[in-house]
Parts: sequence; C-alpha cells; structure tokens
Amino acid sequence: MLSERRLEVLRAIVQDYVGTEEPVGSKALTERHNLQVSPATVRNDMAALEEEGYIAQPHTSAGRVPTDKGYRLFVDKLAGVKPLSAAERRAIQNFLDASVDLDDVVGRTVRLLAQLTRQVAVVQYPSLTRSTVRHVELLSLAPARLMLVLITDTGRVEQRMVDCPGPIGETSVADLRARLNSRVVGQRFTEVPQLVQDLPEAFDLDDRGAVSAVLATLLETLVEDTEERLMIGGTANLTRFGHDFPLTIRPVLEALEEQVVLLKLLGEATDSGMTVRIGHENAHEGLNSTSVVSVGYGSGGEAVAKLGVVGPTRMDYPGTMGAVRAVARYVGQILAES
Amino acid sequence: MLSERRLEVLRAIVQDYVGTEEPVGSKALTERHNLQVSPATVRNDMAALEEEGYIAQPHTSAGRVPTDKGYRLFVDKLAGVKPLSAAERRAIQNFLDASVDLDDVVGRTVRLLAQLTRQVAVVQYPSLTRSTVRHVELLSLAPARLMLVLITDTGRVEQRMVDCPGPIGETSVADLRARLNSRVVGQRFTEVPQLVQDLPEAFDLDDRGAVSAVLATLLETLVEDTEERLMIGGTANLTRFGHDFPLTIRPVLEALEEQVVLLKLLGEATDSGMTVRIGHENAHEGLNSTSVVSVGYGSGGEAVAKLGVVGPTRMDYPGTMGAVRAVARYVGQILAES
DNA sequence: TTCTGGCACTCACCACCGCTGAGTGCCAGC
DNA sequence: GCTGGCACTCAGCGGTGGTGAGTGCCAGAA
Repeated sequence: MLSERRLEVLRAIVQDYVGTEEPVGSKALTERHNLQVSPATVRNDMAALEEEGYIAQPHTSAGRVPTDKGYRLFVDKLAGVKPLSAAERRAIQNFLDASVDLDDVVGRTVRLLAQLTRQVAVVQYPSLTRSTVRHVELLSLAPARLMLVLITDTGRVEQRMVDCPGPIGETSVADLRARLNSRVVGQRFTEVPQLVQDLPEAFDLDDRGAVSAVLATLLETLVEDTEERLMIGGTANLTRFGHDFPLTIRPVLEALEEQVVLLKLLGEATDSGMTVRIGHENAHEGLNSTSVVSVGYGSGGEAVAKLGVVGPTRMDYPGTMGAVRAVARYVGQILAES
Repeated sequence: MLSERRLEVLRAIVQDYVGTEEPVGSKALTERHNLQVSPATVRNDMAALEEEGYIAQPHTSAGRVPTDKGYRLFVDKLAGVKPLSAAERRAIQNFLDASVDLDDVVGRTVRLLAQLTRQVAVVQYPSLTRSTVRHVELLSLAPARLMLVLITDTGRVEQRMVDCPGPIGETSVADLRARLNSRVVGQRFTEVPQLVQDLPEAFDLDDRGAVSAVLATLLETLVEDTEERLMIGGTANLTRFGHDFPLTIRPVLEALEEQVVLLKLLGEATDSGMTVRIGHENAHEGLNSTSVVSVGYGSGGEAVAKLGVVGPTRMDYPGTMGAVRAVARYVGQILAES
C-alpha cells in the first residue's frame, strides 16, 4: 500500500502535469507544493510510484508523467468534483433557459459544455425508450398514402410515410387516429406494441390492411428511434491536444464521426453517477489517448439520455466533472419544465 | 494576354502541385507533361506567370505554387468538371436510395460527399422558404395549450407550443385546423401570411385570441425556420490538410462550428450553377486557405437548399466539382420521389 | 522574335557535432 | 527513513558544411 505522502506526490504530479503539459521533476514538485521533504525523498517516492505503474518517464533524464493507472487513482481517491462558481451556474441557467425547442436545448447544451470544459462535448438526444407518447397524428396525403407523426413527452417529433395496400377513407383515418390516441397517449414506448395489437379487428375488412400498415410503421419507428441521435461540438478544442498533431487528432475525429462509437462511449455510463473512462479504458482504440467524462440526465427522477465530454487524458478532472455534472442537472430541469 | 502555352504551363503546375503537394520546378514539368519545349523556356513562361500573379515561389530557389488567382484561372478556363464513373454513380444511387427519412437523406449525403471528395462536406437541410405546406396539425394538450405541427413537402416537420390567452374548445380547434389547411396546403411559405390574416374574423370573439396566438406562432415558425439547419461531416479529412498543422486546421474547425458562417458560405452559391470560392474569396478569414465548392439542389426544377465541400485550396477541382454535382443531382431525385 | 543550352547563384534541407541543463539513481551519513 | 552530494544520462538547441533542386540571365541557334 502506498503511504499517505506518496499519494500526495502523485496528486501533485497530476496537478502539475495537467497545468504545465510538461513532465514534472522532483525539484519543481517540492517547490510548487509544500511537501516538507527534500527532492531526494520525492525521487524515492517517484521511483516507488513508477514501480507500481502510476507514473512513467517519457525518457531517462526527464520528469515523470502520470499513466492511465495514475489518473485512475487520482480520480478515484485523490480528487473531488470541483463545484462551479455561483456566477457560472447562473450563466448556465440563463443560457439554457433561452432555448426554444428540443433541438435548441441540445444545441445550446453542446456549446455550453464545450465552452465550459474547453473540450469536445457530446450530447445524446433524450431517449425514446423511456419516453411516453404525447400524441399520434395521421394525415392523408393521397388515397393510399398516409403520414404518421409521433410526438413524445420530451418534445421530439418523428414522422414516417405509410404506403397502404389499398385506399382508406377519411373517416376511417379519423377513427384510427382517435382510437390510437386513446390507447397510447401517456404510455411508454415499450408498452405500445401490446396496447395496439388487436386494433385491426375493430375495423372493416377493407381497412385492415391499411391499419396494419400504420401499426407496423409505428412500431418500427418506436424501435428504430431507440438508436439515438447525437450532437457534438467544440471539435476546435482538439487543436489544444498536443504538439504531435496529426497522429493524435485524426483517430479522434474519426471516432467522433461514428455515431455507434459515441453511443457506446456514453452508453457505458451508469444512470446514477458520473463515469470517467481514462485512456485505454476506452474500448475504441482511436480514443486510447483520450478520457471521457459522462453522466446521465433526465427530466424526472430517471435518466433519459447521456451527455459528456471527450478530452485528452491530461485533463482537469475535477473541473471537467464539475461542469459536466452541473450542465446535466440544468438540462434535466429544462426538460422537466417544457 | 497569356499565350496558349503559358496557360498550358499553368494547368500543368496546378495539376502537379495538387498531386504532389510540393512546389513544382521547370524540369519536372517538362518531364511529366510532354510540353515539347525545354525547361529554360518553361522558366521564362513561369517568370511571366509569376509577374501576372498566377503563381508564386515559397522562397527563392524553390519551385512554383499556384496562387488563388492561378487556381481561379484554372477553374474558370482550364479545367472541366470530371464526371464520375458509372460505378461511382451507381454506388451513390444505391446508397441514397436506402434512406428512410429526411434526416437520413441528409446524413447519408454528408457521409457520401465526404467520402467521395475526401474533404469536409456540408449539407443544408431543404429550405422552408421555397417549400410548400403539406399539412398543418393542431392538437389540444391542455385547455389553453395547443401544439402546432407544420409538415412541408420536403418531409420536414416542425412543432411549436402555443399558449393561448384563454381556453379554446375542441370543436373550435377542429374548425381552425380545417380552415387553416384549406387555405395554406400546397402554398408557398412566403404566401402564407396574407392567406391567413383575416382568419380570426371567422371565429367567435371568445376564440379570436387563441386563433391569433396560433397564427402568430405559425408565422414565426415560417420565418424562424428560414434560418436553415446544416449537417457537416468528414472533418477527419482536415488532417490531410498540410504539415503545419494546428495553425491551419484550427480556424477551419472553428468556422465549421458556426452555423452562420457556413450558411453564408453556401448562401453565396447561385441557384443554377456550381460556385467555387477560392482562398481569400471566402469572406470568413478562418477559411482563407480553403476553397469551397457548392451547388444548389432541389426536388423539382428549383433549388431548395445547398450543399458543398470545404477543402484546401490545393484540391482536385475537376474531381471535386464532379462529385458535388453528381451528389446534388441524386439528392434532388430522392427528394422528388419521397 | 522565340527557343535553347550553359552557367553561376541561392537557399531549404539534412546530418553531424558538442554544449547545456534538467532530471535521475545511488550512496554514505545523519 | 530522510537528506545532501555526486556522477550520469540525454533531449533540445544552435552552429556548421555539404547537397541538390531550382532559379535567373545570357549568348547563340532556329
């Protein structure tokens, strides 16, 4: 087990390295943090920390740099979450309060997160799985063509074309619309299938084909849309990544363009707490030199989606975690109000 | 006026430079292109071209590099648009045909363009200004709260909350819905305001407040949504930009995050032809070392929105223009079908 | 007039060299 | 277990010289 002082040394190394972006040596450490011991002692501690794999030297005769394992220990044991200042919190609230619709909420959240953390921000649109149906609308566009519009309690709207096997009259459409709504409004997506399965039986034989087509499209929309949409922002912050550019930044940009990768990234966060994945803990290898801080947010007590930031492993963890948590909290409030 | 051969030399310089990314010298030129004259002659021509500002030397004793003015001449006079191969065209069509909804069409288009051109792609969502109304839907959510849903012929759906000054009955809502639709369906957005202005008069005094609120929101939506949405992709291609990285790429990433900038960028394209803006021709200074190739696309004869790519001034113009034009054409087809 | 071969010149790039200084590991002594 | 001292390592920096691609200019040929 590492002594108290050695942990203190590790903390100091992480803080200094994050600040200066340069390997930190024993002398500088004793000067900047009042460790009350000599550089030589610190060197011994560093040797021990290196032995255990918490820090590493880029090359002999250079200072030490934290490893992924070192950051992990730092995040788990040594650092808290740094709360935002009152002014910052007010600014967040004002900025988000000005949103006009769901797209705007998400867009603003992304910009806000990117700006606060000076990193790349990722925000998932509120999930449909946990959402409930607010309204289903059916419109006749042509005799055998309908448009289905689904509106959720989170303010999301999805629409699909439905091509029916045969024409369906306006009154039948109205009837179907009414019956559909009376059954599914206020219900969770997951419960919809069983609630509508016997609907075709209530209609004339002539119309059943069309009704079935509508239901099929509806169910498909519910399922398909569980694949969430995302918005990302602040990619310009990647330029602050490091000096050895193209190689570092490229795989990250590529990873960020793949929705699937991003969704997985966020997906691993648990509902309750914040998740921090450091360097190689990220499954995707393009993100091996990045850390991801993510958290769920929700309108009620439950999380409906996730948001987070992607940055270099050398990031200000307490500050980033503070910002992510605060933003998630406010977005939740905004969603609850609307 | 430049002689035929000098134009030929300029063309050769552009082609070589685009291929190798290195300043091109007189000897290499005569070897790679069969110019039928000696390097010395070419040197004289180069001196003349430089005099006129079409090419420049990064430093003495280096080869020549085209200037923005040189590229401009190349694009205007020396290069055609390189059509895609039959296989490429088939691939485009197959890929786009698989789209399920508008978001998907735009998303696929962006990915396609980025992949074909190996540059950053920007696609504007079909504009509402030129669109027509397919349907307006009104839903009562609470006694004095309605939801307004607007569906366009391009498949776009917008929804807004309407808070009415007082409660409005279900029959009045249905009446308003019917009247609204009978007046505006099939009409252009720009014509809607005058078509609905006298609607409140058809209602009881009790309901007029609510009707006015609905109309106000509708008109607001029409106007607001002329600010288009965009989708961008292929940012990872920026890493192929140049060697002197952070400085080149950063302002571009920043510019790409600002919707306003991008919209202006595309906005300058004329409806009919393709627009190529080279280097300093772009108003935004972050994009001074990039070229933008853009073109309008549309479902009918008319352009409803724009799309394009952003890349280094040193880009393969004929190929890029070919890809952009082809993609725009197919997207237009897809939109016309749906 | 226009093109060509020849020639001197320029200068970015690269490899090499030695210096400097931050940082290290180890050890003997407190 | 901590400290001061000491020898060692090595990335980074600036200077140096050679190389070669590329140039401009000029005199002579077509």
